[in-house]
Amino acid sequence: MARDKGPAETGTDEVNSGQLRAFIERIERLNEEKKALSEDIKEVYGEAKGNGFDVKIIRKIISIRSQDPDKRSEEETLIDLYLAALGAN
Amino acid sequence: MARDKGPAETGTDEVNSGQLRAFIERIERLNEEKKALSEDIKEVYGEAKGNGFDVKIIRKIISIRSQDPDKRSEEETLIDLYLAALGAN
Amino acid sequence: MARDKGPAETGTDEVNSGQLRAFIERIERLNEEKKALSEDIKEVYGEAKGNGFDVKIIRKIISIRSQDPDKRSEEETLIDLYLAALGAN
Amino acid sequence: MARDKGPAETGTDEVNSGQLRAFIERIERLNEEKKALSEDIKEVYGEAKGNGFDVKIIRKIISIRSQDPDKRSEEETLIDLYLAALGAN
DNA sequence: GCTACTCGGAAGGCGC
DNA sequence: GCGCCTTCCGAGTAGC
Repeated sequence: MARDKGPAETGTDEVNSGQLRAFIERIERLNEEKKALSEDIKEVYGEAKGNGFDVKIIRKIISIRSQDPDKRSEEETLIDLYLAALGAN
Repeated sequence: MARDKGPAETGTDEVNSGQLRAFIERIERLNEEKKALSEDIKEVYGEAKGNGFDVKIIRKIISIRSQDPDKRSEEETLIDLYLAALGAN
Repeated sequence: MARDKGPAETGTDEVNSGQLRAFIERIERLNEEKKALSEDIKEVYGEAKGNGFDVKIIRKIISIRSQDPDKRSEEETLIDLYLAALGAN
Repeated sequence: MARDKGPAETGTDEVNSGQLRAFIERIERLNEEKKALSEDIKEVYGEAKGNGFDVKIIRKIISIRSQDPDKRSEEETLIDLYLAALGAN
């Protein structure tokens, strides 16, 4: 073997095809699972909507709950500051 | 009850708290699972990198593999489109 | 002319190619102008950033200013209502 | 001045109101121009429709025309990619 | 740290 | 008129 750049080289192939294939398939499988979850989430929103809830508002609630309270209040402060700057001259 | 916006209204509360809470928690749970999958994917990339593979290239390959079917069908669509545009009016 | 489905038919071509081409080119031209404006906007944000402003906050300010005040307060009300429902049991 | 966050601070105001206002108004102006262009485009489609063309098909054609260059270069990229993946490690 | 890319959400247009 | 689908915009993430 003239040169060895690490474990990817087996001495047989330039790239270890089997290993590459395995990595790619694992990732693609995980991606599919993610996609499936996205669809599940969509369904839940649809169900909530069917029960009379406002989907957009639920999204905002979830967004708020996921945010760090400190960061959030910092942002609010800045927004108020900017709005004040716009309103005060 | 003065107004009825549908099943979300129980006659007791303005909004059905328990139901709302349930929907939100289901969604948040699914979101966490998605996040976990994203981390798994990241780990697989890290592992591939540790085995000497080029992460950027793997990303690109996966991206293209996932797009290819669309590309194909788009071309089909284009052909049909022109045929329709020419023949159908 | 055996059949006439409207002005698009000239009696020469099934579709009026010249006209079709003209419409398409007009639209594509307008799209390019839109794209150019998007780039201009991006530049302005960059300039604001270079002058020490928080781009994300400016975006929010613009968003707020563009919204109908009534709709906005309605949304706020609903958010508060939902949050209360979550907090009150 | 207790702290200096850069050019946005003048020593007089927490934020440079005039500058902020200027940036925001520039952006809002550009947004309006974009919106106007969107309306123009909509009008052109309406006109095409009035001349017997199928709007949906025109949209599709424009979409595909705009994607084609990307597709081509993506395919080139793919080839290079595989070559790189195979040859360069 | 900044830039570029990808993903998710929001809005608008189209069909039923 | 409502729901579906597509397109556009903004946010977050990863790479240079």
